[in-house]
Amino acid sequence: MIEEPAPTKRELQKEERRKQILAAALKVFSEKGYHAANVSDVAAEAGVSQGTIYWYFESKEELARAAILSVFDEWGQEAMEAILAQPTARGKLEALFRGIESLGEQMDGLFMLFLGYWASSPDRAQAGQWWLDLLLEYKSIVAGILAEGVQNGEFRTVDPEALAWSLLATYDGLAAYGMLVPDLDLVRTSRAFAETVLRGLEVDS
Amino acid sequence: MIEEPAPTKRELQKEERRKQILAAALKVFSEKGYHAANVSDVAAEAGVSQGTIYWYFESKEELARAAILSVFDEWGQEAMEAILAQPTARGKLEALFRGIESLGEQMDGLFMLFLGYWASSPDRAQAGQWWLDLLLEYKSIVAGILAEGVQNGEFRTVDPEALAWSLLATYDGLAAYGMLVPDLDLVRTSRAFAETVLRGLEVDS
DNA sequence: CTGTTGATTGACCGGTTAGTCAGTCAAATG
DNA sequence: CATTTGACTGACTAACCGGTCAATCAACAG
Repeated sequence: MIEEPAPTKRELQKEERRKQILAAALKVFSEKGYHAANVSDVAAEAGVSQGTIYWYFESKEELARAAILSVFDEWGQEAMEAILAQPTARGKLEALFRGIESLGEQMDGLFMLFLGYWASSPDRAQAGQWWLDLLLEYKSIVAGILAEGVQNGEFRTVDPEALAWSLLATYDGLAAYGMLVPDLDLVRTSRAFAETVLRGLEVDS
Repeated sequence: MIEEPAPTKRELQKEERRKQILAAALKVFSEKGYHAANVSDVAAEAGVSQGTIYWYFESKEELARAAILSVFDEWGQEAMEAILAQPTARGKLEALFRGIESLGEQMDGLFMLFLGYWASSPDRAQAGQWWLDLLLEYKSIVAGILAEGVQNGEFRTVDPEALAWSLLATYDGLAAYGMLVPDLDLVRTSRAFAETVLRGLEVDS
């Protein structure tokens, strides 16, 4: 019989501590941006010393990456379920738009965190690799929905790949604008956009 | 009779030197990103010493701002002429899309330069002010075209402001993707997007 | 030719910060 | 209880980089 881990007090604390630091990193990085925030700030927010950060994470960069991915992991699950629950391609696309809207609301500085992390990285190609993987995954999902709609006659014939990239770009762009433009109503903007795109996808009557 | 400036050798050289530094800044910042590139790099690229940079520009920040604005100044003129030459709202929108496509091709790292500059600025609201002004200007132009189309019956009734923001966001997002995603065909993507949006704007038949 | 001003240089400074490490403490182990 | 191991600390370091400045040179005026 294989021993099950039987998490000790230490192990429980370790996981908790990790989450605690991750949450602090998310908060501090989002507010100040990747570069302006320093590791000491994160440590202070988490209530640990700076050295402790390096017990849990290799570097500032890894810390930021882990923080970003932790959000997407959670969100991706929920969004995917909502999408798959829809029978039609149109419904799926709408579910996706709503999912992104909700992410945008809680996300706020998250996009900024990534931008700072990526934009000023010495080796952008490498720094962006894991983000690119994430992006490609989402792009495939969107392209899949579009292709499905074209195939079953819900949508007119479009280039699913190209349009998928455009749609993702719109929401990434809006996430940035949301932080830059005061009083920009992201939901209203998203709705107007979604309506026009969905109309543009309708087959000629 | 008012004396005309009669530019001396010095004054000519000064202007030329300024442009030289600006071009170097654009190149270096675009390639490395705002933070990873340092002022010495720009000086080396321009073939002057680091101190000289500070004879022409107050700070690294001002240098970056001037570099970005210099591109938009030039591009904005051309794009605006192409737009105004079109009689219909649809034509104007198409001209705008084409204009952005051409900017995207020469722009490349420009967007990245701004992102780095902005994303890690200590005071983002202030740092982004001039960019916001630029953005608001372009948003007004797009919203104006959309409103015109709605008014004269070319387009169905839409929310011009909201849709204008979305369209700008799409292209900003695509500019970022262009640097991140290998082999992403921006023109093809833009065309697919533009077609769908234009269809979505058509009045119900 | 000479004095003045504009332009340029590059060594230098001060502040910042990611990452390290020797030492400490507490939990687990036997 | 004694010992080992894991977690934690915070002062410290090494490197970096934006910006300064005294010295120097080149252009221009009188």
